[in-house]
Amino acid sequence: MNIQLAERVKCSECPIRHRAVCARCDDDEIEMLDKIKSYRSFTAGETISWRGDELSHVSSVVHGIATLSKTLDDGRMQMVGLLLPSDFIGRPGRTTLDFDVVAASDVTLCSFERKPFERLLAETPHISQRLVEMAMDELDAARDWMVLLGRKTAREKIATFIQMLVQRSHVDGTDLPDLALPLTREEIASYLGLTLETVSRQLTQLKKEGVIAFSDRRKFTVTDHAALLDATGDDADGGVIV
Amino acid sequence: MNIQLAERVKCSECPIRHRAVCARCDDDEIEMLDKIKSYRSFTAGETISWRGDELSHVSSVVHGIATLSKTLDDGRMQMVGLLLPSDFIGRPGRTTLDFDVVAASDVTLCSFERKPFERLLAETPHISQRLVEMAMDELDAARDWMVLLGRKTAREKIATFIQMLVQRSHVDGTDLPDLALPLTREEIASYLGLTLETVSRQLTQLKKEGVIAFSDRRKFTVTDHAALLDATGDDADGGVIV
DNA sequence: TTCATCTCTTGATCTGTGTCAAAGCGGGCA
DNA sequence: TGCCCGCTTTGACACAGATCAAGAGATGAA
Repeated sequence: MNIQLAERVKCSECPIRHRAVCARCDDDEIEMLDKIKSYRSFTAGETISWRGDELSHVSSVVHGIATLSKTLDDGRMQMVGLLLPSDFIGRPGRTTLDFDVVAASDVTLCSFERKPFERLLAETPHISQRLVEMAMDELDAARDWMVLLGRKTAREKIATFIQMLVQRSHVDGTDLPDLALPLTREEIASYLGLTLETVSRQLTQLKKEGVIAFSDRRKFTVTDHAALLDATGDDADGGVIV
Repeated sequence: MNIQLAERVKCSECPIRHRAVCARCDDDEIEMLDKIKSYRSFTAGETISWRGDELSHVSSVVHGIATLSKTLDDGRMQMVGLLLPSDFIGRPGRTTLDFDVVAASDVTLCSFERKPFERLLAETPHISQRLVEMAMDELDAARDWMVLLGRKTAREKIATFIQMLVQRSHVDGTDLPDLALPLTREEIASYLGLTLETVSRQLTQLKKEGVIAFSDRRKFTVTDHAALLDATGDDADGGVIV
């Protein structure tokens, strides 16, 4: 992965500063963070952290996509979160996670050593507050996802997923004509509580209807935003999942 | 509901102190909390707060059961949380919730006025920290529930739900021979992403198999803990949902 | 280039759970 | 006491999505 870039980036010029932990830090605090910071890279498919591993770092995603997933005894798998650039891994006061973190694409993390980070946290209420806000946002997203998993049809799930991608790319300022579909059909299925065959069929269906168009199996454009929104099953305005 | 009790209770003698916001407060802090505190009662079926309502209070549940639920346009409903005694409603830095809060039974809340509570929070890092921990626990629970909703069979859902009830009652020290099933079949269905008919059939099935026994439609005993655990689909040890 | 491998698509069939319907409680109220 | 109404159970049937299976594209290595 792009090590040169990773090593070049400083927290003070972090591309994801607007959402990351350092969002509201002053220069002194940034300097403190810089001291305990390093960039770590993972290649697609690599496991960043196994369920139950002791965590030495807390991290922000700089680029790439990582997944959080849980597995039942018999191998059934459910993704419980998707980490896009600017998302945070790790939590104050806990040293382990109850799910696997896997790099879905090549990933670069901006990592902070856990112990000094927590000391800094204790002295810097606004970073702490920022983490609470992020946890609350995650909780909201998890609850929206519960509605999706519990009540939505396959078609609605797919539409909601695409809508979420569209929205996230707007936020991150990369509103390209072609959106990258960053996951395999199987990973999407795992996220949506479906099988890969159903995902494939529903994507084909939306393509046939002219709602989306593929330039490549992993790249697509939304050609009918209204129809897509309609297919999500959410209220026209609300139902925004971040 | 039991107003006499509600008015008699003081925070310093709060039955739920071990998990509530005041868990680690010293006497001065308890006194501060007492000043901005009141008890509020709701009768079964009453809506405590509608989605989007401005919140004047943050609260802990003292007794009774409340549900958090979300509704899609066409009326499909998904419960996204269950509040048992000692659970907390409200969040720092936000004045609205994105779901309805409904009293499933008669409910008493220990409520704090939001604004003074937030001022207190700013000055009292350990209460703030306690809230972060609670948010993290909720997030863990939400993620376990995502696995349930996305991957488990109806039978596993029911078994997991009962297992959760058993565990929660242990924690709260009310390990009675008969557990109260605090919700209607419809509410259970809403929590588990099922229909009420399926819930009824699965409960009947577990009864037939001798896993649980009913003394009343709303009261039951687990007669075969091993079989119940086995039916949850979780690992023998892990998979604890709180 | 060709082969091997992985991902995706499409078809045929099966099945768990939803839907629709009717009847059985059981508690509260007149 | 008896009726009513909300909750629950049970049955018959339908269907969305899972499962099983085959083959078509891609991608990358030799």
